[in-house]
Amino acid sequence: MKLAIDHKSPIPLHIQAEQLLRELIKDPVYQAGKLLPNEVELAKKLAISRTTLRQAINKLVYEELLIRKKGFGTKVANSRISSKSMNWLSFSQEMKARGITVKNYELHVSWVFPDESTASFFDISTEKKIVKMERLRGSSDNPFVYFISYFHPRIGLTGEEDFKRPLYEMLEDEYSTIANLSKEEISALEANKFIAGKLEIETGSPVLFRKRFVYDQGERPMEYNLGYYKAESFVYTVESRRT
Amino acid sequence: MKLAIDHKSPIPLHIQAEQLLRELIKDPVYQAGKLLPNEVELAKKLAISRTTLRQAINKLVYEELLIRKKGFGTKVANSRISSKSMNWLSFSQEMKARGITVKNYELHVSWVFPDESTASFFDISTEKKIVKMERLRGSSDNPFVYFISYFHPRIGLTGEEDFKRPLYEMLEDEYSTIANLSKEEISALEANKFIAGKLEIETGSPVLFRKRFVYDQGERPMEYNLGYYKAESFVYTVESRRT
DNA sequence: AGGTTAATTATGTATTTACATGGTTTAAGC
DNA sequence: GCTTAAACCATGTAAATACATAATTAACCT
Repeated sequence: MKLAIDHKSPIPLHIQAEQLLRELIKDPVYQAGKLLPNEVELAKKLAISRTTLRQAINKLVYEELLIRKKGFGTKVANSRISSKSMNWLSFSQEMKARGITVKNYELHVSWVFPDESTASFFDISTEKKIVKMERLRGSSDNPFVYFISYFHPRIGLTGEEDFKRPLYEMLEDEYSTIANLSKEEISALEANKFIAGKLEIETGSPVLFRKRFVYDQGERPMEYNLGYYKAESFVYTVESRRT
Repeated sequence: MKLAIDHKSPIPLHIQAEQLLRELIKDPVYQAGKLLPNEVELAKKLAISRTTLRQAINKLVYEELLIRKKGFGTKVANSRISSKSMNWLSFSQEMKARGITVKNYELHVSWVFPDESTASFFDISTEKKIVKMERLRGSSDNPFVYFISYFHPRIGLTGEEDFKRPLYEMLEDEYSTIANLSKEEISALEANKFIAGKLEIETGSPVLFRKRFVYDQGERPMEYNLGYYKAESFVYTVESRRT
């Protein structure tokens, strides 16, 4: 494990420090409650200023991964939220875990101009085409979800990739792009004509709509995913624990 | 509204600045998308350093109340009602944090026989009555959620409690029952006639449905909560990180 | 011995300073 | 008139510094 900071890297020092801390605190001794090295010392060891180090620690404190106590020290927060694991399974793995065989009803890849919200998330112009993937998936007899994915041009997708492979595996293998953080928004919607057609339901019927903002190792946006789930066939579960 | 910072106050300047900003951004012109004064200028106006001001702004950016854009400026994010930390904040606290005043449209407490699924979760008989609470809540002009809560008899509720207080606070203070773990299931539903009537929408319109299984300190079931959210007015957000 | 005080430790607060970087706007050049 | 470059603007990054404060520990005095 690399426990040093690269001052020549274009990645900001506080981001590097943050990532380093995320690794560091996985160490059993810290998980067990041992205090982290104090800020002044740690900053010296990493060859960054205390200000910069604090910036990194602040993030983890905000996420409630670390707890600071004045005059005492900083340690890993004992119990943190779960929910997690399920979100990092790919769709096929997720379905497999539920005992459902996945069927791909449609798979379509194209180059399109991003709409406003997509361009804004990716922080790119709406004038430049990006790769869009559309997918209708479900169980053997029931197409219950329609996915639309947009990928950041930084990744370098050509549109000719093998999208039948598990997506994140492919992105990691072929493009060294690793999904690291995902922010999701779940809401209920009326199916429009297009979605209703795909999911074989009435226009206006409820669908569970999931927006997914996926970020890579460097916290940079990499994928924008929209999922329309047929109402009766999908339940989103979250488990959270008081900290 | 006080738009100045008291340097003699024992309250840290960055906290004062944060509070001040929270007020400031409620101003319609900022809600409408006007850029905030730039950091250097605003810091000067408040007579604090830019670093301190940034500390305050950072918090709001973290909460996604503000958006910063390099070389451009800082503005209010078009905030939807979301449920990021909803998990462990009460509804009213969460809404307050979003600057929305909570209105209780209906509040009804009764003793009822539990149905099959409730009894099964609580591991009790369907022959014994338990406390049921129904609540229609929302913003000042929009009732957007209907809650139904069942409470485990172990807690010892009489039904005469002050349910206008934040729920979990009341349970903790009066009954030493602390919510510790929550398992949630989110799905989309068609509003039935009853729910549609409460939420003032058409029967058959989509609602976001959230089941919540709440456990106490000893991992024992304590509350079973059903929430029906008006589709357009609620987004459930989940943030997860690869581990 | 026990309680009070002081020293130590590590985080908390705050400022000043400097330069980098990504957008936007303006001006120059052809 | 269009493209390109320069200037400008506001946020982003980083460091050095200084002192305040809460928690712990050690020293002290009765």
